[in-house]
Amino acid sequence: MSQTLEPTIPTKPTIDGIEAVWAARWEQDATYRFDPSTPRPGVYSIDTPPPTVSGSLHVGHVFSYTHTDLLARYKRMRGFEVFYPMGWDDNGLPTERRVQNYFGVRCEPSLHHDPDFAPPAKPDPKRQVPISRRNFIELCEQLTAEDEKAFEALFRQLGLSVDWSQTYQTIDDTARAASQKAFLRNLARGEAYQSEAPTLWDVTFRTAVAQAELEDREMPGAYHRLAFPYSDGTGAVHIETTRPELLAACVALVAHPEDARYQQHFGTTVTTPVFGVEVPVVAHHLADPEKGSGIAMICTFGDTTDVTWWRELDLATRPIIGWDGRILPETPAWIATAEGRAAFESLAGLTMFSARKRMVELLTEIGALEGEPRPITHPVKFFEKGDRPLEIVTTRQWYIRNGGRDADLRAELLARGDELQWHPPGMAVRYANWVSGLAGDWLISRQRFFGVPIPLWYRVDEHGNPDYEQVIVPDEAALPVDPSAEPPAGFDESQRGVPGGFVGDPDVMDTWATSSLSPQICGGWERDPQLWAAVSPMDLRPQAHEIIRTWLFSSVVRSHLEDDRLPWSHAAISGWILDPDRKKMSKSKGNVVTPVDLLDKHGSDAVRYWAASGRPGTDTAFDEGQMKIGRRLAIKILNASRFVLGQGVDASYANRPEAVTHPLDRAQLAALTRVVAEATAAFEDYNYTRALELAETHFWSFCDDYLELVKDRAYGGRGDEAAASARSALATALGVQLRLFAPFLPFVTEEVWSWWQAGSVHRAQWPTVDEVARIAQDGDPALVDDVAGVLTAIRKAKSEAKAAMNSPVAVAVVSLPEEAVARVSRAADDVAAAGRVAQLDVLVGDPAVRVELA
RNA sequence: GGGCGAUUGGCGCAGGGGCUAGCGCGCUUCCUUGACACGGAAGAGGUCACAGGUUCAAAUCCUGUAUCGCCCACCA
Repeated sequence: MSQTLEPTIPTKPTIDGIEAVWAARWEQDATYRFDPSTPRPGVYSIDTPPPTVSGSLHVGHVFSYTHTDLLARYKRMRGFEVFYPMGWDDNGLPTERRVQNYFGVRCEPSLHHDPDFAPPAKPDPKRQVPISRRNFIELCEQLTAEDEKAFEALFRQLGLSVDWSQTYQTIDDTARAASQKAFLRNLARGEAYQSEAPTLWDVTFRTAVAQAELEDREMPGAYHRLAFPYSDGTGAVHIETTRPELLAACVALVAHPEDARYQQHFGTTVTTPVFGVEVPVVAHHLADPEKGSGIAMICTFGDTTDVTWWRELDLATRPIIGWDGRILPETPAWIATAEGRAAFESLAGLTMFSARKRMVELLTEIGALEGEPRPITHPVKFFEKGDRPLEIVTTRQWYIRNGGRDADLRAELLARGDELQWHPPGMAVRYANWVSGLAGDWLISRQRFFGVPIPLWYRVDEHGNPDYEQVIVPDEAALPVDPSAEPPAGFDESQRGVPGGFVGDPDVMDTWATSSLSPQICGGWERDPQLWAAVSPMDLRPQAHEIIRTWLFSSVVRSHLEDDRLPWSHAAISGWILDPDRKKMSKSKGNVVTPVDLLDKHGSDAVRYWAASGRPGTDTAFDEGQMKIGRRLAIKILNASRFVLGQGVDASYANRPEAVTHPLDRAQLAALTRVVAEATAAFEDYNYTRALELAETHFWSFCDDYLELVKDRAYGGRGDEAAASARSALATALGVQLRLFAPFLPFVTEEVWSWWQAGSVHRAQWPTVDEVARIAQDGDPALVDDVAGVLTAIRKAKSEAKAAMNSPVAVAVVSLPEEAVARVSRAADDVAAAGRVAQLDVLVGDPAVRVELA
């Protein structure tokens, strides 16, 4: 309880600039510091999404991070010790790209660390300086540190109740060690494995790409109709292809087993035009009789269907695409004819684009191309961060089992999805759809530099070739390791790459391989047993819906494999911000508004108010109008509080049921009791939008009607007891309402709280029904509605007479149903005072009001 | 091609069988009243996308259609 009896109210209160004041104060008082000694049941733990540190935060971040903060603040006020960390996702391609451009360097993993390295004074993008991985990572950390400072400042200004002593970076030693340790555990249990297989490949980044990183884009293409002569010389079969440049990689033609047109061809062979290679005609149910001519050319590999056919039909392997996305330089052995070999030589080294043009020329010369190519638009697979179509090349890669090839594991992971509590519930189907549609295991190796290295070495045989079967594993205590810079235990650097020695795995892990461990990384897994015991499994994963298939799913996979449980019990999925044209806001569309400007212009509480209007999972229009309303609400809270506390009300008036004797005061608190019950239920259902709406609606009627009604009485116009009742009710109602608003408007509520209460409102107890009902006693909420109705009628009469609201009324005759008359009569003194009515008659009858102005 | 969701006054949203369908913005008119003009009061404004059906009763449930958005899908 407060010791303060005399509230300290600024003469001219304002919400401008209070963000900096309270952000500093909260930091100084460690208001949001997590106490790891709390037993698990008293903890509410949040697996905060680490924002990507490349560039700047946008309005969408403000939106979704506010949602999490609303829940964090609510839970904290409910008495939970809230674990609310912040991570920075600074590991990955976007950072790597920025560092290359910013400093004019490129990573060359074979180089050794240069402790005295300084980046070029003037970066030359054409001549990037090669540097070691460690030097490269140091530059990444240097560049991201600046962004992280700016991000933190913005989040503090926004009022996120993050414990800023709990931060992590996805590239820091803790994250790298956790990521490598989890991988080694997967390896030891047989969940991680390497495989030489056709892999989706980005030719720009020259790295493998996982299924989860794909996106389809509609691209122009053209059907080319090609004649394949029968091997017995009796005619030709025609296929249509959008990729004639892959003709040299053709291994078969395929049609549907029930397609009548091709029945007589199954089991025979045809000869590829130009190259003269004999290929079989085969049957497979995936061949679509409706597409093209109904018979397709299978190449190794033009698309993922080719991979399926190649695997299931046990076809030859004839790769012609290199890692650079160009036709291989060597003419392959399977092309035997002189014409064919000459043709291939004219294609060698060309990009896919040039090779297609050349191939069309070659086909035209021998008359194998029928008619003009027929333009179409079709979906083509891209790496989501890439700008050239993916190719498929055969490479050795590391995978983690995720149910993509294993029905049992898939069923277990689907069950985890059912076990998780989704907000909103409908989001569960996106998870189920994704898991059900997995086409293979999770490919985690990437041929990049800035990332967590795969923590393995391989023995080198007597011929100097790496033996990938002989894996050398580091000791867990040695993590994190960089196999391209450090030798494994028992070897020294001179044995690198020499016969009988070792080589380091040159690859890094997919960023999701690290991000999927965010609960482990921030929760102290294998690093801080007390913390891990206090926070895991976590309560809440807040995140966006488009990364259910990546971040959410991969996190479930890791936790399921490592601990046989969900990483958290709830997932709160936020929607997107849409611009006023209902399009997703994005940088490329040039419609992103800078969040700092918004916070400066409207105030953080106002921007949070807008964010709170976006219910979980619902896309929300960017609307500065909502921020203006939020600002108005914050100012109203400031002014109404100033008024209440200026009536001789102080904290000692609160919590005194014996003083609250007037029926209107009890009725008002009874109405507030209902608001508390409903707002609490809404928050428990993760519906913070509803909780705010309830508090707000009640607050406006509190201001417009109740404050007007009790003004005169609170001033002492009708004696001390009547005044004490009003003051006690006002103190109680204000204290409750400030706490109802605290999660949404943390700055203005804290400001007002500080005028008359000790401690932070954000560590105060969330209002309870019992607490308010005890003061409201036998209050009847209907009385408030009736009285407000009468007051409105009197105001309407004045408004229609174009009179001021304070103009006196000689006589007001109100007729109401019997029960309402009974209620209104009990508060007739307040009605008469608020309406400036000299004589107020309340009668039983049909609802009507007659007002005679004085 | 499969799935999910949306469609309610000019705008943004709430309501998920039964009160005159709510709220905010905007709009109109009025009021400088001793918390607030960054204010207050009172109003106008909707046959709840369309078509069928179930029901005593449909904005609400069912079926279909249209439009929009998102997720997924084997690029011939």
